[in-house]
This record gives sequence, structure tokens and C-alpha cells, in this order.
Amino acid sequence: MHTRRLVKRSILGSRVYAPSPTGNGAPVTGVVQAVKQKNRDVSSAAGARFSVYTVLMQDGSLKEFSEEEIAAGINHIVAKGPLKSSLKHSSSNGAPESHKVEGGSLSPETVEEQRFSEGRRVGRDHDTRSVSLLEQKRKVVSSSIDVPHARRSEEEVDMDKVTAAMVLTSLSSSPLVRSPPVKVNDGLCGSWKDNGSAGPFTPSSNSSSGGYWSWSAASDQSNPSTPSPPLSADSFKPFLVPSMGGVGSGPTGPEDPSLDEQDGSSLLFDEPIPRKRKNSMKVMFKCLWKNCGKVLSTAAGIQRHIRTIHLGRSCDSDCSDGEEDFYYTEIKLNTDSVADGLSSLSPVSPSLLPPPPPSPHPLLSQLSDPHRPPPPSDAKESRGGGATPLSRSAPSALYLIHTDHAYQATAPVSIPSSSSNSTGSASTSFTPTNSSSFSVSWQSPPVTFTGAMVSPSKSQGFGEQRSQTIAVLSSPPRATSALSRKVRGEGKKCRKVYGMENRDMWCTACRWKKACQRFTD
DNA sequence: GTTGCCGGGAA
DNA sequence: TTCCCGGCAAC
Repeated sequence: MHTRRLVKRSILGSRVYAPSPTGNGAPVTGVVQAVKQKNRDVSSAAGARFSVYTVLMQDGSLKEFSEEEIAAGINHIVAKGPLKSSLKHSSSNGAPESHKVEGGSLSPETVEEQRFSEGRRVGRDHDTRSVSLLEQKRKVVSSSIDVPHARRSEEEVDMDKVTAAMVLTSLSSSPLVRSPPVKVNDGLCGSWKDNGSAGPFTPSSNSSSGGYWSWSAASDQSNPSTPSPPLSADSFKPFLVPSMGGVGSGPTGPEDPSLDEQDGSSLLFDEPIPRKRKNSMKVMFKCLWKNCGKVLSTAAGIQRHIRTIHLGRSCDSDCSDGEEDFYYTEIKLNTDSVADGLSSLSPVSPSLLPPPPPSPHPLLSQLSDPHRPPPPSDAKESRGGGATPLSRSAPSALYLIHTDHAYQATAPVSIPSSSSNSTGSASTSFTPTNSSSFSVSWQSPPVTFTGAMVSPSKSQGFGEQRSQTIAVLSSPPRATSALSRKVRGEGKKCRKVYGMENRDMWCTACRWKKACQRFTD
């Protein structure tokens, strides 16, 4: 639709090469003044429509040329020097219009000189465009036509796919982790470009962005396989300019090409910034091992801690089977209120810690990694055998609770300083009236967890919640809807306690019909 | 029907 | 961000 319109718009006013009217073979330049669609006669194949371009020649005369004639002129020029690598796909897409203009705008240096001289002549003849305008013109034309982004080799494309996936994962899980934008940009461009460059382009499928797609920053978790509609011509212009090696500047192409790419990339990746985690909230990882309760600020750190201290493994994370993931929990800490308390608990400053692992969510990483051994077997084995370190001193609280709501996350909930209290520790630890060392928010698993949570030191007080958790977690993975909805609380709620008449005494969440934060289950 | 609360909209 | 409410699901 609009891509077709863009193509047409780009043709008008474009400088093209046409066969010499004298027939001596030397192509001349002209400016496309009009385009007419005509039906081919019987001599042409399939009676397809073709375009007749009215070209204003250097001498001021108007002549009509067919696509082939103009394109042939370009081929003649381009053949004088090697095409830039970025153009090889472009010139093979079979689209006459784009073909033609690309060739003109992306000629080698020698051709550039020739075109310069010719451009001067044209400027004297008719329009008052200067030589620099000629350069601008090339930019304008090329940025609004079908220029597939074929700037990378196949191997690079494959690598970039991987890189793009990794970066998207990082972005979706931790907005603080930012990868080199240019690399991502190219990678995505390359991967999506494959579709476009796989076969001949058609005006409808070959958008003016050359198969370049973008995704909205607000949906940084969105799957790149479901791209958003292509950007407008002006939006993707920066991405096209770099492939031209232009040197001029002007009203329509003022930016330096290299800067354009940088800006365009940063533009894409700057937008998720507002979604950064609030400064006052920090995600910490608490060791659930008996008599430990160590809190670290990175999953890698807590995993290392568990692996080395509790599991007695000295090897690196490479030989980890993921068992550590069961011995720590992710907690969101309101650093405004707990920073002091945490400073004594956490020996490592969060700002000095290495970046989190590729999948900062331990549960997510477990679920996404089929190579990890299923946790239930471990737990059962340890339970039956009773000889492994796990069974001897497994933490008493093998659960992960997750809250999505900010008001829940900031709700002051006390947790025991250590999880060694195996008798009813959970039941008391979740009572908000208890004195708390620091406020945390427990987090329930955001995704299905197929492992049954079994602990040798199972506490009765936590049995209810645990049973719910187990029931949920052992459900089929597809039952995400059941997970998404918090299991109905069994305990007293503000409505029950205070009644409708004392609604003002309810907790805020209850008043807002949210999950009660005062009487948590 | 009541209750808890998720998702989403309005201010 | 706060506040509110429709609507769903568990009870």
C-alpha cells in the first residue's frame, strides 16, 4: 500500500541514467519528471504493466524511457566498478525501480566523480541544484526506495540472531542490562532481512524499509517474531543512509551516516529506559538454606554461595546442575527502608557485583533449560536416601513467591532472619504485625514450575500455602491462567474483619479490590 | 450469592 | 501513581 506510494514518490525527481539519445552508448543523466504506467504490448512477457519515465535530460529536453532503458543505463555505469558489498542483495532483488536508483546512488568512487561532473552540467542547464544537492538527492532517493538491508553475510546473520535473542532476553528480564545497540540492530535487521532477500521483491512485500522491522520499546518483551509494522520512511531513514557512504549534508539528509546509525540504534534502545527498576526497589536473593539466610544481590552470587558453601561443590557454575536454584529465593527489597539492614547482611555491594546471569530469574532459567534434572527427583532421592547433603540440611522453605503489584511489593512483611525455624516459621514470618528486620515482598513463581516442592523439614504452619504452591506448580505448564490468578486466600481479609461498614479501615489493597496486603495467607 | 482479586481504565 | 471498578473464579 503505502510502500508502493513511497516508491513512486521516490522516483519523481530522481536522477537517473538513460541511454544516450545519440546512440553512442554513453549514458546521460536526467531527472525523472513523471511516471506513466502502461500495459506492455504482446511482445513483452505476460502483458505486465510497465512504467514509462519522462526524464528531463541534461539539455533540457524531455524524453520518455522505459524501465529497461533506464536500468540498462545504470548497469552500464555500475559495471565500471565493484558494487559495495551492501548492495549485492539490493541489486539482485529484481525490482527495477529500486535497482535503478540504487545503482545511481551507490556507485563507486570513480563513478561518483563522473556523476559529479554531470551533475554540474545539469545544474547549469536547468535546475539550480548544486553539486551538494546532487548528493542530497541521492540520499533522499535511496532512503525512500526499496533498499533491502543486506549488509551482513550469512554467518553474521546467524550470529546476530543469537545475539539478538540474547539481548532481547536481557532486555526483557533486566532493563538495566543493555547490550551494544548497533550489534542488536544489525542482528535484527539481518535476521528479518532474510525474508526479504530470499526471493525477488515485490512492491507489496518489499516495503520501503527493505524488510526492516522495529518493535515498540514499550513491549520490550515482545517477541521479535511478531514485528510491529514498519516504520515510516523518515523513521528508518537513518538505517538506510549508512549503506550509501554519502558525504554530503543538506536539509533532507543532514546527519552523518555513521551518526545516523548510532542515533537510530540508540533511539530504539533508549526507549526502554523508563522501565528501569525503581531505584528504591532492589532484587535480592536470599539463601534458604538452614541456618544461613544469606542475602546476596545477584543470582550468580547466591548460586555460587550455595554451590560452594552448602553443596560443597568447588567447581564453577559450568558443572552446576541447577540445584542451587532451589535453595535461594528472589526477594524485592525496598532499599529505602532496608538498606541499612541489608548492608550488614549482604557483604557485596550490588553496584559492584557482576551483571546477573543471562536469565536472572532462577525459575525461568530452570523451566527454559530442559537439561537440568527435574527437581522432584532430587528432593525425593534425598528424602528417601537421607544421605546426601541436600537431605541433611536442606532449607526448610523451598518456595518462591512472587508478587506483581507494587503495593504488594512494598508491603512490609517480616521474614525470619534465618529459615532454621522449621516449626511454623512460615506462619509467623508472614504475619505483618511481627517485628521485622526489613521489609520484603515474597514472590510467587510467575511461570509454571513443574517440580514438587518437598522439604524434609516441612512445617505445618506453612502447609497450606505449600500445598497450594505444590498444586499449582505441579500442574501442567499450560495452566498459566491458573498461575496468573493468585489462589484465593483462605485467611481473614479486611472485608471479613472490618466489614463493609468499616471499609475505611481496610487495607488499601482491599479497598481497591486487590489482593489483601494486611492479612496475607 | 459472597468473596478475593486480576486486569484495566480514569484521573 | 493512585484510585476505582468490571468481571472472573473460588467458595
